[in-house]
Amino acid sequence: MDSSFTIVAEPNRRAILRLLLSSERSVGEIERELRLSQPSVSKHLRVLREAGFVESRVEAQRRLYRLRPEPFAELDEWLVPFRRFWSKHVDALEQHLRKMENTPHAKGKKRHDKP
Amino acid sequence: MDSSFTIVAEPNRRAILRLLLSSERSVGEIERELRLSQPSVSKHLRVLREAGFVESRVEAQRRLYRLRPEPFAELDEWLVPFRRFWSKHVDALEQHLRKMENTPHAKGKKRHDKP
DNA sequence: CAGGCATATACTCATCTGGCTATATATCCA
DNA sequence: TGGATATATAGCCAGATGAGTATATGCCTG
Repeated sequence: MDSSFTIVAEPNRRAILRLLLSSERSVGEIERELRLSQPSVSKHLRVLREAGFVESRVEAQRRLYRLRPEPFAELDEWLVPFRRFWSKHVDALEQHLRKMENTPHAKGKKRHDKP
Repeated sequence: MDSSFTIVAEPNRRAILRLLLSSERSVGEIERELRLSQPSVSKHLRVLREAGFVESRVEAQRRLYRLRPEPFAELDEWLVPFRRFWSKHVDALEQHLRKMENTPHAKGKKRHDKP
């Protein structure tokens, strides 16, 4: 079983996921919107389904695919410790900008809720 | 140039990144902690460096590698729209759990620790 | 300068993966 | 029922990639 990162490493799969973000779609719709061959779309969808990123329901001859949340949460969890790390840098940058704002003459400060 | 997702798709690279989270390290330290061959570590570090995940400084004959924040932020940004999506589900789950907690027959468990 | 660490690179090999073509399966409709 | 539509799967191939071995490069110390 592959990591969720392996799954989203593929650009076309990420494109499919972005599409499904707005609404569920059939294979043919994805095929046309992304200009991929039908077998290619089906194969990617299989990978995405087996990894839990999508699920499908049957409507006549079509299969409508939609997102599932779990794997995204897993990706996010991996990022958590790193987020602590890079947010320090973001804060430092913000503080720097704020300081520059304040140097000539004081300006309004707005607080960003960060730990 | 590869997507940041491609870079972190590799398990050993993720392991290296996790190591660097606590402190900068030399190639040799990574080699020993992860039990990888030295060329393998160097190669992964090259990929990580070229993708902006790490940078190095020279200390005598060693090179100390440390994290850089930008690519992580990029990964995070990609997740943003999906986060909106899955948090709905998390909310639904939490609400469901809360309801079960309040049910008379249910035992009021609040722990989610691993055994 | 020699010799030794520490790290980078070159090269080879095996594996994996995505795309393509062809075909199978399934459902609808006339 | 048969043909059309929609999707899945199989098989093949080319390119990418990670591991391993061997070697090159760089720096430090005696």
